[in-house]
Amino acid sequence: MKKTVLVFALLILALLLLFQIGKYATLTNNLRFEIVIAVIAVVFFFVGVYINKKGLHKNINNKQEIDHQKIKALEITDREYEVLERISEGLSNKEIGEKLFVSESTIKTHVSNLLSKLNAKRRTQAVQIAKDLQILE
Amino acid sequence: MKKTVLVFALLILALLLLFQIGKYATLTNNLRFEIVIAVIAVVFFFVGVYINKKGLHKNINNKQEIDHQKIKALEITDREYEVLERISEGLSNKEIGEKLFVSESTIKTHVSNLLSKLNAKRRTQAVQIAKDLQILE
DNA sequence: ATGTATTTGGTACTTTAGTATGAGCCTTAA
DNA sequence: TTAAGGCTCATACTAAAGTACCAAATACAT
Repeated sequence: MKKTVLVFALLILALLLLFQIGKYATLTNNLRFEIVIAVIAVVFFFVGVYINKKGLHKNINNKQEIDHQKIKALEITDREYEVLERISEGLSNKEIGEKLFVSESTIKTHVSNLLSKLNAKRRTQAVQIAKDLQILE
Repeated sequence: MKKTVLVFALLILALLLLFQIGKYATLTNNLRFEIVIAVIAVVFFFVGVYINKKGLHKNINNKQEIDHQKIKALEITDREYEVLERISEGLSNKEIGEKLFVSESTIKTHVSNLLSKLNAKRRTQAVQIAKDLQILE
């Protein structure tokens, strides 16, 4: 919010400055009228592009960022989260074990703990819940 | 592409028109210089906003729209797709059967066919592949 | 140094998931 | 009216997934 105010204050100052420069330049015939108009147009065109992009990016980022605090709040450990990511990639317990260099039994333990922490009955449901909670993309 | 060319052509025409109007108005003292500048600025500000929004919307939509043609290309039937959606919601075969008012056996058949059509070994992998192919959100 | 949490792993078991095969019913196009 | 595709369902089986319980090694803080 403070940023927005600052940006608009600077814009108004820039506008006034361009007014005076343009007026003086044309009156003294140092600059052609068309060029002043063109500069104004280009500048404000890019100002519009810039402001619009900023506003949209906030919405996009909010939908993609993962909530690390919520992971901690659910008491999901680092290792369990790693397993969760692999599950969402469609790997089996055995495959996850191979990727993380541990036994399938270990993965089963992690999965079982994950399911109870996420209140899920199945790994597919765990992925769905995790995405709803913005824990996974 | 044709649209883009048309828009830019109109923009150039508008720019030239504004040039002449502004020049004539100021020379004949019918309009103050500041007002011309302000109009130009406002117009091009919104032009920038508009063009930027159009461009971004295409990218956003491409990431969210599901590719119905690809579904047909993979020979996935309507019923199979319904089952796929339920799988991605985290339901079991039994629960899917209850929701669609058919037996668990039927769902198993659909799932088995789905997996082979998607080249997946597990339902979790099927969901992942489907999302990559923009078949699921 | 003792307690706590994490990670690891095993056994034994139950429950889902998934495959293979066959078959009946319905709709639609040739 | 056949043929084909889609939906349904069953049986019998194998393969994963998931639960419950136990136990040991590590790390880290008080």
